[in-house]
Amino acid sequence: MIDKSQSAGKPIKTAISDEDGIDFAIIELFFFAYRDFTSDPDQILADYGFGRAHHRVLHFVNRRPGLTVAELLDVLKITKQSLARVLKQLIDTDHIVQVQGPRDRRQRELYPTAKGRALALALARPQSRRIRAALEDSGTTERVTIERFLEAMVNPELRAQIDIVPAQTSGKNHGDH
Amino acid sequence: MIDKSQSAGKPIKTAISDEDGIDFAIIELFFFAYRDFTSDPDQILADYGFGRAHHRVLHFVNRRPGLTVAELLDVLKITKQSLARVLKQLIDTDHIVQVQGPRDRRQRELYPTAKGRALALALARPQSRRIRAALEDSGTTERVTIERFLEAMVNPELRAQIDIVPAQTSGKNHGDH
DNA sequence: AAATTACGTCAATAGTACTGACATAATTCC
DNA sequence: GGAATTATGTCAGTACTATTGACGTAATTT
Repeated sequence: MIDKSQSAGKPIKTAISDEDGIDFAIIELFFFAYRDFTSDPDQILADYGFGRAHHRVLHFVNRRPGLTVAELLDVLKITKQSLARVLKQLIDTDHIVQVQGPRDRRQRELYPTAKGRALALALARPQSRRIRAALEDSGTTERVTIERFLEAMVNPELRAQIDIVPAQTSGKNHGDH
Repeated sequence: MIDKSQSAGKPIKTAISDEDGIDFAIIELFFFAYRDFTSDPDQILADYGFGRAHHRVLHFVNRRPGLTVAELLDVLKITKQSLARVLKQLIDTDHIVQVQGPRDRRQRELYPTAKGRALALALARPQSRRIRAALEDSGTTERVTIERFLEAMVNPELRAQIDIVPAQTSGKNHGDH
């Protein structure tokens, strides 16, 4: 079964390192961190028969109530067809409602219901707890450092999406805090 | 189509905020950051007909050459069946080779070939570039702050996985393996 | 010799995503 | 007013990653 007979290349026994100045340390940390970060809500979602896609939709509808389907697609960077099933389920289970657009009646504004709001909070709670613990554990008083780093990781053209968010977050919108 | 006729809850029009002290700012940044972070290698992988799963396997085999299938499953936290197809493809395309375990001949040690090493580097390069740019853009001289934060985001029981990594990264491991 | 372990494989299924095509209603353009 | 465009919904077909459960084989341990 272990073929390797003829054409196979020889095994390289040395670990990949910082050749070419590649930052494997943070690459790997990012992977582990995101994996565990998403595992928190995944457990709750399983009880509802929902997946990560439902979470993302629910999150953004709660963050930006009244956004349209097109805007949601743009934020999530997925296709209409991918959103369709997930959104339908959230509407059928009364987590999200559609309201006809006031100016443009073709548009459907998406709003959370009380039920949808509650679920969004329940999902975010363990994640927020993890973040708070991480900020404490890592002894970081400068939360801004992390925020700025993460924001800088996002494609520049897409950073606008982040700023369209309510308030007092990235320190870019001049609201109170 | 916009039903809302009877039982549907009423739309909530206010954005979710920092109710309950929930840290939506970082939650959202983490989502966007990871999304764009993975989009870099995704483009390259598409040329090979590979997906993210292939990337992860390739990454860890390069990081810890000689790890066994069981160890790999443990790091990735997926099932044997999920790994099977992906690993088979990487072996068939001569990116990874299996070597019979020296002590225990049931084990298959996994090693990258020159081809597999090259691909791993090619995939990591844009990610590392993005990280470097983010560190610069965010004006963070203290790279350690970010590293500590990300590590603290990982489940404590699972932090061991990170430390088993080659060297000079987290400064926690004593000697090679 | 029996039990356990490491690995591989098969079958069946699910969740999330994709592309492309088409339909409908509403708005905008000429 | 009629034509083009836009916003949304839906259908068909496909792909990738993942799941659980079962079974087989070879090697090691008890």
